[in-house]
Amino acid sequence: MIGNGPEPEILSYSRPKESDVPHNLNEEAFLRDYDPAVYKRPNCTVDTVIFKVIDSELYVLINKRQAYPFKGCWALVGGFVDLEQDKNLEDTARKKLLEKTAVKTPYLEQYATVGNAWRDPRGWSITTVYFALIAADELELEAPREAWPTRWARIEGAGIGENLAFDHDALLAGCLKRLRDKAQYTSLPIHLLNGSFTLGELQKVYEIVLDKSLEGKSFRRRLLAAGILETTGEFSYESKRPARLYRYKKEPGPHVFMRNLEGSGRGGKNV
Amino acid sequence: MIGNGPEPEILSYSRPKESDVPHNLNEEAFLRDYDPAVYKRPNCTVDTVIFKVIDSELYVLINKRQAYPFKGCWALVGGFVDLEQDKNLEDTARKKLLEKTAVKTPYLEQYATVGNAWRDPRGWSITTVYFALIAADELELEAPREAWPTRWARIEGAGIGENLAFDHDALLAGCLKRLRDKAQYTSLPIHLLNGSFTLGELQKVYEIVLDKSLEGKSFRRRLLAAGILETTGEFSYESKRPARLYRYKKEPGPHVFMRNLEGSGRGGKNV
DNA sequence: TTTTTTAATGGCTCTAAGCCATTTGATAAG
DNA sequence: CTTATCAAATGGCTTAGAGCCATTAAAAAA
Repeated sequence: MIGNGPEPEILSYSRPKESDVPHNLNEEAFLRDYDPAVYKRPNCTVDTVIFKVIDSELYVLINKRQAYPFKGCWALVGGFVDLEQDKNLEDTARKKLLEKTAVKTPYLEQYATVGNAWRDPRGWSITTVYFALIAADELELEAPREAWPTRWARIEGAGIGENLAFDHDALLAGCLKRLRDKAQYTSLPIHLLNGSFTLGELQKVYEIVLDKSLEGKSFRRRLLAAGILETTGEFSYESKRPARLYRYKKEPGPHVFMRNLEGSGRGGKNV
Repeated sequence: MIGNGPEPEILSYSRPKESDVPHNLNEEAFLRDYDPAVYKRPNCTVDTVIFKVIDSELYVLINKRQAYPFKGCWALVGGFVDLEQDKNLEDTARKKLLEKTAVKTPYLEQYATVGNAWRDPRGWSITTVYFALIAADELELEAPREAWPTRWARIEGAGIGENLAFDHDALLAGCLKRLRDKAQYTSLPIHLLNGSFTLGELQKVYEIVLDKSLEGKSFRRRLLAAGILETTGEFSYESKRPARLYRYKKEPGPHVFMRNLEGSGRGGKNV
């Protein structure tokens, strides 16, 4: 489903039989004469909120704008949709993400699209916002490929402690809320880990995202019952008692639990 | 939150102090000389899947295309974003919806945005898809305001029994899935009713959307415990025993229940 | 050997869903 | 007038899964 995990966009569509469509024979001629300049079109961009856990805290990747408008301001990772290079919107998101992080296979989900006349001083513009989860131990960018700076900004509350270019503060806040909402009832945060991990480590990641501590017994029961993990047979000896290591069984999308975590502000409330 | 109910888009953003932004003083000059024609831009449209319950079945509004491409084919309600008239994307959706249905205040939610090089034969195009819920007893369009036909198509399974223009089949299927998913854990389907209604009527609407029968006791308990309904004091005498009438307490967004309806194919599965 | 620390389990309560029989209040049929 | 019928509404159970908290387990540190 669109907007709920990485997956190919719709690749084909079908048309009714020609005989059912009046004047369809003229469509070819119409397209030959089609002038793309007749309507004014908005600027179209893609912005991605890239989340990562570093030292038990949640971070977002931002970079300094090197061009007008908002030159010199910090902004989300993103850019214009390139009609020549990009086949679809997700291509744009992945391209920019790869440029900044060298991560090829993040969890990538479409969050929403904001389009209006005032968000960009250049005029009517549309941005489709994605968010990505990348694993803590993912390879960092070896050397900065670009001259302008990129950095991880720590999440505090509903955002980072500073203003971003355009409406990016609000876009970030929205993605953060979506991530936290989904952590209440899906296995989404698992994508912030890679390879094998202990249940303790996974619980810690949930706690970092949700910014509250969870009850260990419930957490283990919930995740083991979901059947989305498998033991590697190995153990982690990082802490006192050795802990069993698990890996994520690759699934087409996040697991959805039957119940929300309680006392969370989700149940009984409005979205 | 964007994409989860009708609400205003972000209205303002803030910038860092000018002193913190290098060369910011030149931004005005940059904007004065800005040439919007330097980048190629995609076509931008908004399509809306309008749902309504008629005679105990779920329907979508479609209309026949009067222009190329796909002239004469049935398609979702939608059209180009008009940079002069529309202040934002939701404006476009509401304008088109009002044109076709005369309904001013539907439940309107952004579903997703699809943008790629192949969905429109005219080339790279982006469509932002909304879905709307309108009440069964909502005023129908008095007289057809337009020459080309519009009709309600019955939902069967994952769509209607015929092909639509462009990728509209897939867009419809996606919205339908979203609606059904949300019916499992939110009060969303309540927007398919208006004014006062009995719990039996509300349950029927859920059953139509979910295409399965629900257990009466659980349904009543769930909805009454949610605290989103209030009694009108009136009774409905439509069936044998009089039934208490309720109205929906207007809330900022749909109520989210702590648990999903069971045996639904949602719990324990992937989105 | 004892203490400390984290992993993992046992066993309870509690909430809300499923299930199904029963009661209630009206109309329809005899 | 009495009885049958039917949907509305309730009672009272079982069940799944979350919260809570004490206990046991396995290792390192003291």
